Amino acid sequence: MDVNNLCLGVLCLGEASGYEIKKMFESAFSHFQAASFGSIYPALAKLTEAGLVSFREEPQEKRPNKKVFQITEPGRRQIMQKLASTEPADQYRSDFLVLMMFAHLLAPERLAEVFAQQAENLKTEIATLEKILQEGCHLTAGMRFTIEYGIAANQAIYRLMQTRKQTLLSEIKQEQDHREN
Amino acid sequence: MDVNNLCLGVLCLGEASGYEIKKMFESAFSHFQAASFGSIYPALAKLTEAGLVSFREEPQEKRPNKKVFQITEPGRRQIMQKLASTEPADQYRSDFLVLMMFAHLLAPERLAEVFAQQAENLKTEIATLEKILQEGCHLTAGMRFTIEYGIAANQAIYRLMQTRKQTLLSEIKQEQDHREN
DNA sequence: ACATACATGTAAATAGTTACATGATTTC
DNA sequence: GAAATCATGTAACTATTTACATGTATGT
Repeated sequence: MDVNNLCLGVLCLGEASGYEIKKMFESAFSHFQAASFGSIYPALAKLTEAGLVSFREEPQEKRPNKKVFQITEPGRRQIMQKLASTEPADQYRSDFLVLMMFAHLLAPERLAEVFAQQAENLKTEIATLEKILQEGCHLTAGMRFTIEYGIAANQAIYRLMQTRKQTLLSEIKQEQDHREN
Repeated sequence: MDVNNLCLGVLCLGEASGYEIKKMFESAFSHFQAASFGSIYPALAKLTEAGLVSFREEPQEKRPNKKVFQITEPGRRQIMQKLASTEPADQYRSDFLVLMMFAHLLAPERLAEVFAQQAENLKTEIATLEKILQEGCHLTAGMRFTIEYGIAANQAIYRLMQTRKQTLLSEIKQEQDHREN
C-alpha cells in the first residue's frame, strides 16, 4: 500500500494535517509501515490536485499556516476500492537475520553484542506497543488487533532468542573452530 | 543491507552464478530479504568492476554462458567490515495489518476472506520453512536459527489469529452498527 | 547551549521492481 | 500447448529516503 492511499486511510479516521499524519505513522503505525515528510507532503499535494482530499488553512502565529485535510467523497470511494482489492501480502526485511545468516563470519563478541541489541530492540518495541494498548481508549478494534499482533510476534521471537542463545553461540563457535582446522 | 553486500555474503558461502544467487534469495533468504534479477545482475557487474568479485565463464550449450562468481580478498574485507558495522535493524511492512487497521471500512465477508487468506499464507510459510529445516543438512547454525526465527514468529501470529478471530469479527461488526446509528 | 516540538515544503539521490529481449529443454 | 527451469542482461519506471531550507517556542 503506497503513501497516497495510507494518507486517505488515515483521513477516514478524521481530519488531520500532514504533520499529524506523520505522528500517526510514528506511533500506531510504526511497527508495520513507515513514511517520512518527504513522501507525505507530496502525497497530500497530489491527492488535493486529484480532488481526493480538500483542506482549509488554519492561521498559526510565527509558523507556516496549518493545512487541515479532509477526505472527499471521491477520495473515500478510492480508498474503499483499494481496501477491497488489496491482497494481504507481508514483507519483512531484517538486517538482524542477515547478520545471523552470516554469524560464522562474526567475532564472538560482536555476535553477542548484536544478539543483545536485538533483544533490547524487541523489548523496547513490546513496551511501546503495550503502552499504546493501555493508554489508547480511542483505538478501534482493528487497531487493537494490529498492536496485539505486533506484541505476539515480538514476544515469540524474544522467547526464542532467550532459549536458543547459548546453543547458537556454541554451535557457531564449533563451526568457526572447525573451519580453522 | 543492500543487494551488493548480500551478494558478497552469499559468495562467502561458495562460488555461484547470478541465477543461483537468485535461487538462494527465493529459498533460504525469502522470509527476510528479497532481490530480483534486475538488481542482482547489475550488482554483480558493479562488484566485478570494483574488483570485489571475479568470475570464470562456463560454456553452456544453447544458452548464455554461465558466469560463476567468486569473492576476492578485497571483497571479503568489505563484507567483513559491513557485517561488523551493520546495526540489527528490522523493518516490517504489512498490507494485512493495514487492512486490519481499517477493518471497520471492510465488508464482513471481505474481512473474513482477508483473514483466511493471511492464515493460509502463514501456514504455507511455516511449511516451507520447516521443509528447509528438515531437508537442509548443509545449513550453518546461523541459517538454522534464521529459519527457526521465522517459524516462531509465524506460529505465534497464526495462534493469535485463531484465538482472536471470533472476538475481532464481532467487535468490528459492533463498531460498524454503532456508526450506522 | 542543545534538542525537541511545531509546521511546511523541495530536490537530489537511492534503490529497487517490472517488463522486456532471447531462446532451448523439460515437465504437466 | 502451456508453464517452469535454465541463463543473461537492459531500460524505463516507481517509490521513497535524506538532506536541505526556514523559523519560533519550550524544555533540559
